[in-house]
Amino acid sequence: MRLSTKGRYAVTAMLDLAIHYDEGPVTLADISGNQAISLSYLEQLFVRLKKYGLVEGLRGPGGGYRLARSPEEISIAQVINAIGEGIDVTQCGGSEDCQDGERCLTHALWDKLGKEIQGFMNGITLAGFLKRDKVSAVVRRQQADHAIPVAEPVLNKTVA
Amino acid sequence: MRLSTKGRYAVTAMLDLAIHYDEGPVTLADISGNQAISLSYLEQLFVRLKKYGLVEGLRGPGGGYRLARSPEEISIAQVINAIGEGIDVTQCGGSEDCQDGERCLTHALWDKLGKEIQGFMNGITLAGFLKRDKVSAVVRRQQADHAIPVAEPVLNKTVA
DNA sequence: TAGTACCTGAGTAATTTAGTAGGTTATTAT
DNA sequence: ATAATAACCTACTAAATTACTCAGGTACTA
Repeated sequence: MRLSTKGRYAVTAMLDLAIHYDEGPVTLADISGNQAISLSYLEQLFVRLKKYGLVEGLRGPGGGYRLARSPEEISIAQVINAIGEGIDVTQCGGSEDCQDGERCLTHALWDKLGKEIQGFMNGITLAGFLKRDKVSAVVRRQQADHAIPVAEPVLNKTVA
Repeated sequence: MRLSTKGRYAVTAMLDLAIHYDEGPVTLADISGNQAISLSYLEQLFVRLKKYGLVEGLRGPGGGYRLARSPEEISIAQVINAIGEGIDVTQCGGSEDCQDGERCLTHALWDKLGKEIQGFMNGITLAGFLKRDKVSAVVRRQQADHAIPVAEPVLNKTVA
């Protein structure tokens, strides 16, 4: 599981396609202009997105890319997954490098967290993301009981 | 918002501290041995964790690090946040680089996703993560209605 | 048949990640 | 006191990833 600006580029571009879903294909040049992403970098990302069956390309004049399925049927997790190839879960796949039980335990736990975040993002579709109702509802529901403030750096006043 | 192996290292190390919470401080050398993370790299991470008030260091023999608060009061989000300094939300902070409304829209949307994932991880404490009940419950609840299978690459059989 | 736009691949600068090396300072136990 | 211990600090480096560029090709449509 990986999440960085690369994922944002992909999701942003996919949202662009989702917005113009009924208006025919969108060229990468357009997206490049709209979202300030380099054209060739977009092409690299779209190779992956196409490989995962999330988009389809139409050649020739008037061509471009469009979503292979409706925005309701594409989740953020799928997009992240498509461009983030590795997923690199535990990197000690089962028995490769695990000596003591301790290490395996924490690896398993982390793996679990990754799956849960993935499950979370799986519940958010492009359509839902644009409508911004479903998502908010889900989050609100889950944060109801255990809410902890986000940490901030402690500025310890050690004035030299 | 960023999520990678670096975050896993930090969370893993923090879980190690959480496990030995009642048994006094744990040395970085121990963690380094247990989790197969280089000592100096751990030190770098713990500088951040300390700065954010998540751990406290005790010097001298018998010293080490321990959680500054109970495992119930430290969330995964706080740990990720502490080591991922940047968060680099929209990178066009408000008005810096936004020409058309389009770009600002998608940036805002992505920002929203980041906050939601953060909210999600905020609901998972170190203690809850070890107990692995709360977390599962939360996830099960949220995935109830809209479940979409994770994407897999379409192996189009173009045999050269 | 010309133009558009996808598609492919190689290469590269910048950044981040992960690790090394070498020290200093505070604390505890002898 | 002194020696051992472990946090703390600084600088450097290798590897990987990210973001981007360049230079072509291929398929499609008008």
